[in-house]
Amino acid sequence: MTVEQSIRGALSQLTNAEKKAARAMLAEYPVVGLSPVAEFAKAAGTSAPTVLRFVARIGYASYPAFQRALRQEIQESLSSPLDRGRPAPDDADTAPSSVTDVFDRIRDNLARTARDLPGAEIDEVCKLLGDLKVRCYFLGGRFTDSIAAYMAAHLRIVRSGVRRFEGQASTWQDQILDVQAGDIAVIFDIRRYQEDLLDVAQSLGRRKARIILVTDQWLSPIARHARVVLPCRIDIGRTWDSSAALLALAESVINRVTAETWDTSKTRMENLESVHWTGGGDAPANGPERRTHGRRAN
Amino acid sequence: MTVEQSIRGALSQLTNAEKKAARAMLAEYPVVGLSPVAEFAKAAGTSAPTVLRFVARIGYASYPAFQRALRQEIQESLSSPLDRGRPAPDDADTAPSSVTDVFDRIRDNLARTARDLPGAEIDEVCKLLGDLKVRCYFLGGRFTDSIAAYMAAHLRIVRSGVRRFEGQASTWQDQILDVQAGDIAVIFDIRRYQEDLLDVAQSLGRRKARIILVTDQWLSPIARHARVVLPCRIDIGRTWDSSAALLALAESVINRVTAETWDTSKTRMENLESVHWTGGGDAPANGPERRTHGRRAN
DNA sequence: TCAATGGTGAAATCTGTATTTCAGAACGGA
DNA sequence: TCCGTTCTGAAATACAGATTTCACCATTGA
Repeated sequence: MTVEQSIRGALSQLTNAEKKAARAMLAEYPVVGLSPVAEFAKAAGTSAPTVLRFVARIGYASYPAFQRALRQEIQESLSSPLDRGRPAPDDADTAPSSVTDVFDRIRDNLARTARDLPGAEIDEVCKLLGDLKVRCYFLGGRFTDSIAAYMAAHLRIVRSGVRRFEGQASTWQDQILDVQAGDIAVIFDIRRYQEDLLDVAQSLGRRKARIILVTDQWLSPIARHARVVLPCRIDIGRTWDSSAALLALAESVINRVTAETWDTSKTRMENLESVHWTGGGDAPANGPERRTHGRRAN
Repeated sequence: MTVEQSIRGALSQLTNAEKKAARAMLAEYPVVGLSPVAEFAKAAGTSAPTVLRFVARIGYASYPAFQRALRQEIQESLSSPLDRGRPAPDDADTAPSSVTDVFDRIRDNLARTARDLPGAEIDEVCKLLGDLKVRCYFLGGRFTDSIAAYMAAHLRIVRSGVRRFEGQASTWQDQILDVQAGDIAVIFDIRRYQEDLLDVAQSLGRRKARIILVTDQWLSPIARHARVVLPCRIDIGRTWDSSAALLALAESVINRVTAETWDTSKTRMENLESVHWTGGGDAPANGPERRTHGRRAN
């Protein structure tokens, strides 16, 4: 039951002055309702008490309660204007188009994520991760931990001091003991946010670690402990959310940090070459073109 | 100049706590701004004074003035039909070109990958993974193993018999002993192709396992042992390749398999619910909407 | 024409909110 | 590690808003 529906439903039993209020509300829906009572009354050409009686009549306990309902309604309907006008998440998605549709939605998420990413935050992240003197820890939730692992696997080659919180969540608290003030923690957390991750973040905060949070557009509760927050789009209208935007963000940062620390990372990568890539396969015949920097195996 | 623009414009010059306010505002635009200061502060994880300083910083004389601007904006956006499309991301404070450029290239990769993906192959993959009677093993290279882990983590919730080749490559050969004829192996391998992966694939082939290979456009040598080959675009013209297309493909398959096996996976997911998601965090207030299927933590 | 009933808004009240102040914390530079 | 600067939020304050009261007005029916 939307507020508008309650109004229309009650319209006939309202007194004259109350109808004025109702009409004003419907005319400039919903903005007048978000204004102070006095303003509402003025817009409706009536008095504040009448507006309050009107609000009570359509079923709200108080004017603030009425406004709260309106705000909630707005949030649902218009908050994310770009999200509107998309195809419903339909049921029968076994159609052959289902794969391309997911790809399209992911591409859309990437575009929005890139658009909304604050440049300064990215700069900060790259600066932090480019500081080779501090250690950086990587960690993620049930699914996003894979993204954390992916990012760590790359950065480990570029710089030293890259570590992961591994194993069961119960052992994380022990691993925190190694963390020193000023260390960096990169945490991935999207809905539904995991409580154990929040616990770790709090502990890290107490130890003065600087937290970089990669989360979704609704922000994990960890945000309040984070130095930098990077929100990504994850909704693709399916059972499972998409972490593609998180991965793309990670890859952007990886490449930028690599480029910015090229002087040191270059030699580091050359040294690791012989150690870790025991596999002999060379680049495919038509593989790398116009490549200036080094290149690693998958 | 919309309020949102003022916020993005000023974002970089805000103090830490003020940024929290800005983020909260952008996350749940514009509703938090219409709430009382205390509520706003709570949502942002900061204090009322900080919110007021934030509002002053982005150029409003008082909190009521700020709210008035928001209301006006809502009014305008609602009255103009549907053309709520926010203006171009404009120069100022959006991500620097290097990040947006990587995002653009990744989007391009996704588009090409989707275009070139043979539909029949995808159908085959979903059919294979939807067969609950056989076990499926997941495995990837140095970097792509994270993608394998990501896919396995999801499918493990949807169906039984999901396993991973874990630990050092040297122990993989032991783990192969468990594999039975007809089992499925999903292998991720992109350049530079790892020899140890090829070895495993050969062993798996000898044991009559059916291999699904996710690789790059130049095809890993594993392709000749694979029942299904899914090529993805990975080049983004940087030091490191992008696995985003692989992830997107994985997510497409995950969602489709989930939908196709919904009858059985539904109850399975419900049973696992209480077991694995000990964390108490619920979905965010405006998170899931019009979602019919279940939903899992990140 | 006159009560009786219900509707209405001006003014008083009172609740809750915005704003200011200030002490302590965090941070960055020497 | 220290010191000066900036940032931050708890508490105090000032203010604006919602709510209530009540006298007056309009309408209706006798």
